[in-house]
Formats: sequence, structure tokens, C-alpha cells
Amino acid sequence: MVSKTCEYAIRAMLFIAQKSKSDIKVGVKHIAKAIDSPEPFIAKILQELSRKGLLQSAKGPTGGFFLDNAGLKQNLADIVVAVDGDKLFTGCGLGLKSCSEKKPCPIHDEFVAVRRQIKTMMKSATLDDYNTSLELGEKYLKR
Amino acid sequence: MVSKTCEYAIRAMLFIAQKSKSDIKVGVKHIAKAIDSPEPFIAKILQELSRKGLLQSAKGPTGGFFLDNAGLKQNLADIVVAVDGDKLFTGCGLGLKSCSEKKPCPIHDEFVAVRRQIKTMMKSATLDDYNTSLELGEKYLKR
DNA sequence: GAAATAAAAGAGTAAAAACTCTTTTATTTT
DNA sequence: AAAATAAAAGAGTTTTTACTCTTTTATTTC
Repeated sequence: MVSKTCEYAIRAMLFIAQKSKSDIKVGVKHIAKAIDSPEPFIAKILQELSRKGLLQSAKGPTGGFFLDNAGLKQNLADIVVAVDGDKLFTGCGLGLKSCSEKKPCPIHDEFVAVRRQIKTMMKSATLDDYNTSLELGEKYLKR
Repeated sequence: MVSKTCEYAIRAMLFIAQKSKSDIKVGVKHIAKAIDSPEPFIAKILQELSRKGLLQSAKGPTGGFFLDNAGLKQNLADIVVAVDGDKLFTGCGLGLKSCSEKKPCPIHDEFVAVRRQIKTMMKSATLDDYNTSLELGEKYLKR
């Protein structure tokens, strides 16, 4: 559904969101451990997202990645688009380039519905909104 | 959502289903042209599916690939599982190995709903069911 | 200002997915 | 039986995705 890179990105962003609530910046090592991902790989992903402005970073001791208030208002769809592009939300279910309302593939209408549901779901909650259930230990980012 | 291999497989199977309605066997060359796919690649995919029993084949002149009556009753989910496995229907949205009702990822419940919708959609119609709209030229397999 | 910490940047490697080519085997038509 | 047709099989290549390593640069603490 989304790339592995994107899965890591979402999990990392959710973890950073938690820490940012208490104004804590987190280093790559800490993040990698928390979401169980290869350290240099998640570093690269987050640098890319930081360049794109989806999160902030600070170098040096006590530095690390963090989210400002605007960042905490982002939703999962924002991350998915930044990492994978919008093919999940716009592509044809059978890979046809010019599949459209006018020239639909056999499953066009059904896929439009599925995609809409996915989009709605990914836009319905901000990173901040996930914090509570994560803090309560009702939801997990690891294993 | 599904692999490119799987997209080709579905499109080829839908095309073969059409031809099989009039008891016509189709060669790889013909199929590749009809669905706009690399010829040796779709050949390989169909050989694999034929080995798994999802369609039939005959060698020699007038030979080619075709579907028997049971084959025409298959749905898209059958093809997806044969090609990609069942990860689309069972995997975690964030790639967690032990994501479950007991230890859910933050988007577990929403993803269960999305996956159910996809599964329902892919099981709701047989290959045969798509024939009419394709014959009428309302739906397309190419471009 | 020296040492330590942590991200930035970029090159490099490994594995998987997508795609190709060649040879063989079976079947049918003439 | 010979020629032609078409799938079977398997090895090989290319591209993309996933992941690693090394060096540099910025910041902070002591």
C-alpha cells in the first residue's frame, strides 16, 4: 500500500510527535530504537523530510529531530505524499496510465471508492491526535 | 497496492476471459498487444498461473491460453493472492509484524476497515462478470 | 577553545522486482 | 514425417527500492 520507507517515516513522525509534546528533541539513535528501524536509514528519511519542511532538526548536543506546533497538525496523508508521492490517491488500480471517468478500467469505480476511504482515513487525524492513545499504551509503534 | 506483475496478470486474465467465452484460445503475442504489456513478461506470469491451475494452456498451432468454466468463476482476489500472496488482505498498514487486535498499531482499526472494503470489492465479481462491460466497450484494459 | 554530540551530505552496496533472451518440448497442420 | 506454431523452462539483465558507511559541518557544554 505504502513503501517501506513511508512506513518508517510515519512511525518515526508519530514517535517524534509524542516527544515534541513535552518539548524533547530526539536523536536518530533513540528514534531507531523506539520504532525498531535501521538507524542510518531512518536518519536519511528524516533528513529528507526535514529538508521538505515536515519536521525540524537541531545539531549538536541536546539536538535532534522535533516538530513545531504546525508540524503536529500534519496528518498521515501529508507524510505519504512527501515520501511516496500521490500515486496511492490518484493511480489506477490496474496500472493503466489514462484510466479515468471517461476511459475507465474494469474496476475504476470501485477503486475510486477505496481510495477515497484511504484518503479520508489518512486526513482525519493529526499527528497530535495519535499522542493520547500512544501514551496510554493502547497503541504500539514497534515489533 | 498490488505489484505491477499482478496488474498485468489481472488485465491478461480479464482479456482471456473475454475470448474464452467464445471458446477462443489466445497466444501470448495477442494478449501482450491487447493489454499493452511486455510479451515475454506476461508469458512468464501466465505460465506461473497456469502451473497453479488458475488458467489452462495448449501448445502448438491453434494453441494458447484459455479459461475453463471453473476458471471463469474466479474473482480478482484469487489472482491477487496467487501473484502477490495475501499481504494486501492481512498485512499491517505501518509494516509492523505483530500488529493485531491485541497489540494494534495507531491506525489498525481504520486499516482493517479499508482492507475489508478492498477484499469485498475483489471478491464481489467473477472474471465472467466483467465480460459484458468490456464487450460493450464501456471499460478498457489498455493505455 | 577543545571535546563531545548530533545532523547533513553523498557515495556506495544489497536485495527485490521488473523485464529479456535462448533453448527445449509438445502439438498440429500439411 | 516435416514444417510451423506456441507454450515451458530457466538463465540472465536492468531498474528500483531498501539499506549502509564515511566524511563533513554545526552546535553545545565544559
